[in-house]
Amino acid sequence: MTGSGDSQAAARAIDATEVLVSRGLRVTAQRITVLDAMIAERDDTTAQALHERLRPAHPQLGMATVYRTLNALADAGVLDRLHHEGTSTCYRYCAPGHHHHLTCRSCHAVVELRDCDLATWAQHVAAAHGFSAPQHAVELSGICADCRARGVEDASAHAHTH
Amino acid sequence: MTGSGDSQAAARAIDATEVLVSRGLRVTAQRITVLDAMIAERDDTTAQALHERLRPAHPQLGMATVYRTLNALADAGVLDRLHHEGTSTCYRYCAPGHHHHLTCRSCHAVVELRDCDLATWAQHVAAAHGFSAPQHAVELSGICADCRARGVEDASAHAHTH
DNA sequence: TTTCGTGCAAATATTTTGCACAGAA
DNA sequence: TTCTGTGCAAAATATTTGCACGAAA
Repeated sequence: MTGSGDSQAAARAIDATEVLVSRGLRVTAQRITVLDAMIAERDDTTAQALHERLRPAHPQLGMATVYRTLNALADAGVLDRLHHEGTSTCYRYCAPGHHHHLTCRSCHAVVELRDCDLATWAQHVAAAHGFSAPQHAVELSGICADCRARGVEDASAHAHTH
Repeated sequence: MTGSGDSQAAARAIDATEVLVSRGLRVTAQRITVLDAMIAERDDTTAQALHERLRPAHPQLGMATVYRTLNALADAGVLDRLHHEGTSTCYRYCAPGHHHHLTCRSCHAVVELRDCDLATWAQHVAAAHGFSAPQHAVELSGICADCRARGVEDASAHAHTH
């Protein structure tokens, strides 16, 4: 599954080369490979997983390159870096601007939530404690409709959430 | 050592032994040492940092024990596990129950926010996308009144927040 | 041509584990 | 006594880096 299965979505998808150029990053075959994969796969992935997945079709893609590319893209703001419980650092392709994510705890499907209406709330709470310049980070998670239909169990129902 | 300045706060602090007993954890000198340190030090710490800090006064406290103790306490819900950018896993002493934190980006002062009123919001957003069993994690940050008075700069004003 | 990216393997960094012994219940 | 916790060092993971070479600008 070199990505050709997603032809419909990929057809009008963001062009990796353009993204690289627009960020002032040098365009290389490896970076296109990695970025394409991240764009096609909205869900978050670790460097290791991505490398394993890409390796068959790109035998000479080194693990170090995957790490370096993901870091470069994250530094450039193209990817999100996520630090989950348990797993190593995950990366996710991410639209620009302020927004939040709703993630399925079972299959890791991601929904981007635009129109965040929490800024006012954050402002209010912060001000109540004498804080200024509030920022807020929110991660919503749940079980998506598909997984629910499949009767998936919720492994982290007991998590201590903040 | 460095923490003795907090004597006032520490004086009427939570009793480590009681906490351990109440969670059904066996009471040992090492666990008391670690938990006491975490209670006294509200800011988050890594296992490594804690070990280094405690080692001088407790020469025979092994690093593995620090890791094991922090994990046991986190599993028991006594500590929070935090996954920051850059650093390894941090731990923080944390009141029980669902709540959020408001952290000063300058001095790392932490305010616990009780009475979280976001559950309804989360429920609503999740349902709108077909998700069930919503959980939400929120980290609020800002510049606290003290730091503001001191004219502190906001180092992370450009952060990409979600 | 100059500069930067890449693969490989070795180096680091971080966290976990096996084992024999000590200490809590 | 019995069972669990602990220290130590080695192991397992995860990520970064040095170096010579190849590719982009």
